Amino acid sequence: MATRTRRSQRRTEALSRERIVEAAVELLDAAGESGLTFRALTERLATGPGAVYWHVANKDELLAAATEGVVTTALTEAAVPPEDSPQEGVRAVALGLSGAIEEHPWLATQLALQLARNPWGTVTARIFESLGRRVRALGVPESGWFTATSALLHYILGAAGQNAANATAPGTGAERAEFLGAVSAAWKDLDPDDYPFTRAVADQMREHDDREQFLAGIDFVLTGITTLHPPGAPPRTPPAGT
Amino acid sequence: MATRTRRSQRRTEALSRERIVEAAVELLDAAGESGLTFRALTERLATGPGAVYWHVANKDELLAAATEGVVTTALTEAAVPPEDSPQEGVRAVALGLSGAIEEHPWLATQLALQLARNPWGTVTARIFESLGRRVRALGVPESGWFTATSALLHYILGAAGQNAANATAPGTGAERAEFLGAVSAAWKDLDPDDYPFTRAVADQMREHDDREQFLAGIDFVLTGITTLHPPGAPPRTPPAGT
DNA sequence: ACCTGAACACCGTTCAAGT
DNA sequence: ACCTGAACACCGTTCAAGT
Repeated sequence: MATRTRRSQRRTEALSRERIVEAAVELLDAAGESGLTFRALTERLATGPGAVYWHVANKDELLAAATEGVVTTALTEAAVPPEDSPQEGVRAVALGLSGAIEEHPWLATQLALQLARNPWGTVTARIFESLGRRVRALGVPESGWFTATSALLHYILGAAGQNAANATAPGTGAERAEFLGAVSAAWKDLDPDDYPFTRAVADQMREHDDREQFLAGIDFVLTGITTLHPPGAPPRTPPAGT
Repeated sequence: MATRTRRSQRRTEALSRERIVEAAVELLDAAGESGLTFRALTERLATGPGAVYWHVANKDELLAAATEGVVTTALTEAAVPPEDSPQEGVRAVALGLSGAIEEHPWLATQLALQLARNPWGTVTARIFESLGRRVRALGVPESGWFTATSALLHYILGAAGQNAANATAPGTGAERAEFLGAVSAAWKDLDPDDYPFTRAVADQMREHDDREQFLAGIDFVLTGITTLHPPGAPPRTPPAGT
């Protein structure tokens, strides 16, 4: 669609880092991680590999740039709606990222890779900042800012990573129900001695709603934060062990 | 070390799926993800690629098997020490996984990939079961089991993913301090308009302890769970928005 | 049933050469 | 300064052939 148009004016606009990253995102969206190769990329840009390497150090840097671009867009859009509370702001950030992963299924894997490879890089910093402002607005005392924001970040990235697979198989509600039914059935077939708990919640898994589940987890973390770091007070001791 | 011994008896013990997975883990431990190639693997096993493909479908399956093996070991070991409380049990599971990632730095990335690719596969089920038993012991009413356990799972995997990089650069305390100092300095250099919060917590990030931070997050989730799902009661409404 | 190993298609990256 | 494109080293995977 837009491809045809863009291709016809190919050599009129000069190659640039942004053009390259843009094309990389398009390839990733269209065919997943395996769709992004230097051959596909150079064909789409009507150039040679050397030209790409002039603007980008290597494939890892290209993937990092694509990830950051998509995340930045998602966070900017998430910031638009007026928030009634810091809690809603946190949920908006989380759902914004979730939505971005739904649009770009490759994003979940890349976020995880970036996180593991470069734990405090620019991608992380962007999300961290968005969450941190809401944590501050929550009235958490300054001493708890870093800890509380990190916990939210970790939960959101972990949950988003798992829910990514839903995007890969977008499917109608029926397909989704079929998938959940299959997993639920598989759980019920697990060894009763090894997996008593998992078997017991097989029905709950079949009936669960990803978005509801995602938000419930955020509420656990938010509740924990406001309980253990009440506004204006020093942090309390964690829940007693024994 | 053990390699020499094993190599000399190479053709006496027959090739098997377990031997292959074991060798894969050794290669991953020794040289990271890029160290596991079919060429390195077949050389170590003194065989050809066809032999490996007879036991294993492809590289993805091999990586999944390596991941599951290491996770299973970690969870089995984590279950050994007697627990004074369900809370301590959850912490033991989390620290067990953390420890496994420290020993096998490639594990964090692979866990993230497995999670995104096959969200309810056997690896996830193993961790889910370990956490779920403690959630049940916590007295959470049955209706909240799935939600509460999932939230713990997501937090732990997200946090473990980020802390993986520390293992890659194991380093002494001095190297670690240098790294944190560099990140902290980079945060202070961020644009004051775009990153006010991140700049404000740059010092906290430099002084933070990964393990403490990790456990603090678990306490947030546990506190949220026991607050919103008090024993014997139906779930309460989430924290008010406005 | 299990293993061998040459061959294949494809990948990221380099670099001498052009403009 | 920016781009070209042939060439390189390496990868996962296949498959006809052996035992």
